[in-house]
Amino acid sequence: MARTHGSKGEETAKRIDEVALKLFAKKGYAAVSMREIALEVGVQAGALYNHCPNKQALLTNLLADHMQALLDAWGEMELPKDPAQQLETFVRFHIQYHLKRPDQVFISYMELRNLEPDNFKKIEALRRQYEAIPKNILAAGQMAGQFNLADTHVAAMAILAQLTGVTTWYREQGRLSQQKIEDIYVQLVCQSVGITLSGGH
Amino acid sequence: MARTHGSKGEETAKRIDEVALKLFAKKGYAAVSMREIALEVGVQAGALYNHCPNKQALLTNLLADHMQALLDAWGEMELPKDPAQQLETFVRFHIQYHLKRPDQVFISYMELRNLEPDNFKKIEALRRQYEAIPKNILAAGQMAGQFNLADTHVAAMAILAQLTGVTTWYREQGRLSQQKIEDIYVQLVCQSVGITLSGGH
DNA sequence: GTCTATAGGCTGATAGAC
DNA sequence: GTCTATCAGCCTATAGAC
Repeated sequence: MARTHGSKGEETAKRIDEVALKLFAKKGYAAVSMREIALEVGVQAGALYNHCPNKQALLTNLLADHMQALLDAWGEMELPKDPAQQLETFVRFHIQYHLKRPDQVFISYMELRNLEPDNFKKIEALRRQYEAIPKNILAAGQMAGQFNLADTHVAAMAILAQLTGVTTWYREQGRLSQQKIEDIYVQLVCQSVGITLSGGH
Repeated sequence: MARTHGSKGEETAKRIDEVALKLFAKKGYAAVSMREIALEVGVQAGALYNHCPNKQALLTNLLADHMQALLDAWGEMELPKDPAQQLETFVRFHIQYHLKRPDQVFISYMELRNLEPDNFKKIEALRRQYEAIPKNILAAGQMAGQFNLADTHVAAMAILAQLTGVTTWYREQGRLSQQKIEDIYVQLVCQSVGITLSGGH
């Protein structure tokens, strides 16, 4: 009884998520109607409710899946021992991951306020877990006397904002390759925490 | 014939802008109805159209007014000659101005996509004017050999994102005073561009 | 300038046939 | 699982009385 293909329903469920993500990112959750999603998926509006209980669940799942995948992806990274190198690893990871998923990133920052309280709490907890990553790296570097920071919490928030901001202006056809952008940010971030790129080679 | 008070209409027009700003910031443009604005202003929905042609104009004017006021405020600053000092002036100015007007800042970043194309172009032009300020400071510092930046454009965007990000986590009752936060950011930014705070005094 | 009333259309979500 | 049809309510914007 091996199923070699997904059923029609599984296919539809997947397409609904894809379309919802795309439209929420483009127009905003509140500005997108279930009918519009259905049209783009290629089904009637009523059929959507075979795959999700309501519009709010659609958004919540998109955000939760994104945040969980982000945390999992970081979890699979091999981490160097040196805090300065950890910081560089994080900078490159964050830029790479976020530039590959601009829509997910966008809704993660823009649509939080459209979550009902319980759903918001859930996503917020995942977000704080992710924020803890740079925070811990900075704290370690500061403890080791390698960094020069007045406040590691503020520095972590500043670095995150800085890195995530790349998604607002990056264009694939732009002046700078992604690799080059990473390099520029690694320098900026390393300088900002009070170390310089390891010279001597 | 001196009018000592504004007419009732002027008062209403002002309140409409205030209420629209507050609600757009809180719930998002698409999620706020004209009826909701009218209710909070204390008039019937139809009366709003005596003061603005439509909902879109309400948003456009709020954004344009904010951006213009921001540019004007910077224009009134006295600017030191030294690029490093200019940068510090800008950091403090940006944080101060933005923390005083969280709602305006919020809609300026969140609601751009809800602007119709012509309105978007208008606001975007103002935004680029503002972005030119840190860009020019960084270019001057780099030319003078005072800064150590791989790319002044990217650095300017990074610094702006970093500074504006303060509005997402700052709380008046929080651990850090605004003054202290400014100090932390001045250090972070000065380090990131490759200078250290001028010592020796 | 504000009111009431309304036009014309869209909304999220459900019911029941197939 | 998808369809058609529909409910009940909301939306922006306008018309005309005062």
